[in-house]
Amino acid sequence: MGVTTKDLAKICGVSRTTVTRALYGGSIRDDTKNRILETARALGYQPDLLARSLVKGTSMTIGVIVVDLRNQYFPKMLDAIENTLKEYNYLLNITLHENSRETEQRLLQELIGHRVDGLIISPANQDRDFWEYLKNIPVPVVVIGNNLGDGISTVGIDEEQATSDAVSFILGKNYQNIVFVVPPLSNCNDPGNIGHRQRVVGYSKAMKASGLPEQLILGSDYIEQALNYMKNCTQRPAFLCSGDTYAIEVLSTLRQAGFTEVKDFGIMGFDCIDILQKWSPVLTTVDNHVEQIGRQSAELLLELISEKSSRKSIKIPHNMVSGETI
Amino acid sequence: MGVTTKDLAKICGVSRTTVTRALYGGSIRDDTKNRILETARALGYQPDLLARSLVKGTSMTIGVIVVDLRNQYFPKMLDAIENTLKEYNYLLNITLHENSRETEQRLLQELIGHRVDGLIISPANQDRDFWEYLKNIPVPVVVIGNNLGDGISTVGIDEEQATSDAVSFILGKNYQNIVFVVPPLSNCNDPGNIGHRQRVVGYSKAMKASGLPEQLILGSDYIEQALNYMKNCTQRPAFLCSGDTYAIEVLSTLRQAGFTEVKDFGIMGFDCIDILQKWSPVLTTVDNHVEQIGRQSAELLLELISEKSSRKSIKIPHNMVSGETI
DNA sequence: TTGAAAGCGCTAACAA
DNA sequence: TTGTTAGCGCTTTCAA
Repeated sequence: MGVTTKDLAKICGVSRTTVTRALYGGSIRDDTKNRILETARALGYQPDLLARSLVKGTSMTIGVIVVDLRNQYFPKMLDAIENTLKEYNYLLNITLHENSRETEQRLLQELIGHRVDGLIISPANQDRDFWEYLKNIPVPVVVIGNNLGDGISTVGIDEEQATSDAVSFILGKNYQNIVFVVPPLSNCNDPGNIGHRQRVVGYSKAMKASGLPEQLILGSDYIEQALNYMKNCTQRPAFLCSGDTYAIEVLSTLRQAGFTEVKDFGIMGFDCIDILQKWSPVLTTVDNHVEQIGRQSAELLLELISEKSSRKSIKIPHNMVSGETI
Repeated sequence: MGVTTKDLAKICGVSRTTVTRALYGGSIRDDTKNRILETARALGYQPDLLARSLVKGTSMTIGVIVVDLRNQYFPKMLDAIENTLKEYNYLLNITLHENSRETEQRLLQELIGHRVDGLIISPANQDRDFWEYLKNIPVPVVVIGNNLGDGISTVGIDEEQATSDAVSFILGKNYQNIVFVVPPLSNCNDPGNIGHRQRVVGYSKAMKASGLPEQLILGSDYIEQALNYMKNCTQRPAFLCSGDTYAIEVLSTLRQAGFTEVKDFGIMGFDCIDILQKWSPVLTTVDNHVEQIGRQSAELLLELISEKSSRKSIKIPHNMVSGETI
């Protein structure tokens, strides 16, 4: 393909070792160094990073596995990850499991095979076996989330607590009828990922604590379900949605059906998607600081790689964003 | 690190070649094959893809360089690219130049150094030198865009035509006063990327053709500029914004200032961001079919890599999306 | 200051 | 059917 150190060595009449020294330091006479650098530049020498990785045992590449990039959530996170890692000259291998456990496994294998120096995962898998598998992976791993068991480094908000807080927030706004809307992620009928499950738990606890009946809307037909609920309920409901995009869809549908937010119903989302904060009505939502999750998971991973710290879990703060829909 | 073919060879008492044959085919006795596969599985053998790449001369990795992931635009595109490439077992190295020419150059070098098999770029650089540089890169490149000169493969909508069409569309809705809003991408004062420049040209041509005066709003203070314009103009204006997110901000600001869309002004965006099509008012916009751009650029790149086709440019169709804001 | 040699883990050509 | 050898491009001892 391109020019190699071997070529440079031959042309300059020196050994490959000398070429290396010219390029990356080591004791060498100035004129030989200059001569080599000169021809290197002239011939457009580019080091083969694969070869270097092979011998150094580090690829300067981080693998990332998330579900997809359709929502604003992961792109924002990845943006932060990329920008953090770039400072340390790491490259990012981004892959999408699309909620398929098999795909996730395959991608994991492939990334490991490519000798990534570390992994950041928002997993599709969530059974015991998988956690065990993750723990035994030969490279450091950071999982996006929290409370996933010992031995796994995580970064994320406390989903359970955040949801409880959201319920309290809504209660504080004089709603007695709180419905939690948790559609399946992606286009599969799965209950969704771990974070969303934890949110259900948080919702459940908070409702029990306040003695109110729990109302869950699951399934991909959540929009119709919400509309039906709205039509038939006797008391002004608040729909807490496990994602801003869902909240938008529900809100828009209810409006079209002639209902008005705040007056007839309340609605709240999760994620704090930028663009919705500039739209009216401003969506009330939970800000889970996704860029911070991105940045910190990247930083934690780097620490794990350089063994500056060992496995740990970082909890990112969350906060309620008062909009105009509750 | 992990187990290697060498280890397997020693353990099974065969040569490394035999191990390879067991793993990937070649004439081999069934029982030796099984024995090898068995121990390979037992020991969790994972091929070192870097080593393989080194000898095969192909890394099964595609490099992508885009500005950032903050908008919905590139994430959607990347989602499509990833899903296309995944079918062919390619991995994706995604990097962000953030509108810095230097960063872009650095990333380009680095990706090439990592021996990516191909590149997809939405460039920050746009001068002659850069195109020449791109042409001489040792791997196939697909650039997102159109009409960038000979010898460069491109995939994208005809930005100029799309903008002209948008102007016509607006004229058809009885606006005589069309302002084009083109904020700088990212947080730099740059005029923006090539596509946006081409849009300006398209706007210009269409306005000239209809004998109307051109009104451009540039700069990062476009929101205030738009508001000022609104306050001082005598004829109902239509703001054509070179991106849905900008349109949203302008719209929301104008509303807050007491103006009403359609009645007092019209507004139209670019990109057709999903979530905005579900919100009310539905934003009138130009759909540039970004998933299609993603998929086709990935496919074209694969063709270039396998030399099934040579350099070419693919034009993706665009279309106007009638919303409620014009 | 310079060079020779070995090796990272893999594949491929050629022998046996 | 199996093994030997060489080499991808680089780094890293160790010796000169």
